[in-house]
Amino acid sequence: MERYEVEKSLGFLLAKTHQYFSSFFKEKLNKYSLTPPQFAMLAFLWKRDGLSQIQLGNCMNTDRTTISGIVDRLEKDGLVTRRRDPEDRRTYLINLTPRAFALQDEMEEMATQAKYEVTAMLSDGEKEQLERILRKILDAAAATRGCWSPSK
Amino acid sequence: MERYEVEKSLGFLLAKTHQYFSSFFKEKLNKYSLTPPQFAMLAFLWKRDGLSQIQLGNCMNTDRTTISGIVDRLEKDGLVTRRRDPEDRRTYLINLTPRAFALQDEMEEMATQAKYEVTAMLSDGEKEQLERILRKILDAAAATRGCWSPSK
DNA sequence: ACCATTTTATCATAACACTGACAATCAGTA
DNA sequence: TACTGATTGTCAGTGTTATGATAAAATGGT
Repeated sequence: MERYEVEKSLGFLLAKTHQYFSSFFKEKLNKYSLTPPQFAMLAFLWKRDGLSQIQLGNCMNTDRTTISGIVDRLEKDGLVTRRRDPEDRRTYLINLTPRAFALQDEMEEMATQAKYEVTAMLSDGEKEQLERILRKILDAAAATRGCWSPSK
Repeated sequence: MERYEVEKSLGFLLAKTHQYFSSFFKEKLNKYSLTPPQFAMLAFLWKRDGLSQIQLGNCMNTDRTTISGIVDRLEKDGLVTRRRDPEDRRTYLINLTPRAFALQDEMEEMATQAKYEVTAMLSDGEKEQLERILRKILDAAAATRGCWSPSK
């Protein structure tokens, strides 16, 4: 039986690869004064504007309280607005501002570029494999644990 | 040209897979009142006891200030001790307590088990591919950016 | 021996992610 | 109608991660 080696364990590799990608992407986002999660929220809103915080949480697999904070910061930066849903006074609908819409093309291009740079050492097959396998883990997680996301 | 889709982007997949693995592992660690990074630090010390905080930071690819906090909490829990290096009075040497040594076998077994559960839907080949590709990204990062870790 | 630089660690601040608790609202039922 | 229960959002607190600033100790050159 082999001895346990943290630095080869999947959990550690995932944490560190995420950390690396994230810090790399963060540098690219510096000129916009945005963070990766803030970018992700914008990206989901580019696809569909006017989501509620709960819906954003479902898209992003992120806790309500975390979403709340990200919306706060984007709102402060003038990229989104909170507006009461006339049909349900509990919920806020999150809308992009014109400034946020204007950033879409440039930032999506930048995100695509970042991925190519980080995965430059991989073959096309490896890139495809990696994304397929990660997707497979997440899909299985969603299937076995319902919405596996935190706080259910 | 295809439209950009965040939920299929590598950065998002890495973030969410890490988040899922981490929350899964965290549940298993609950009975020990430990977090995944705290476990990782113990795991590195099981391999080599008496590292300095800087050395731990290099092993774990983690910022000095972050290491400081993790050591604080492990120290409070009575799992490690800080001891001044007689050869260099600036540095602390971090040593495991008997209680921490006693946990090794049980926790390494638990960590191995957690990985099998999270990757149950993958073939052996896919598991091996995944780890190999992640390792490849990290090794290239270390090579091109020196020690890519934060704060250099 | 002195001075500048580097190294090690800490503090303050910020973002993100969670839990648990709470208030307000909605929806279904007695 | 009133009561119960679920949903939506916030707040307080904890932990992990980073930056930037500071202090203490070591190192290297003159």
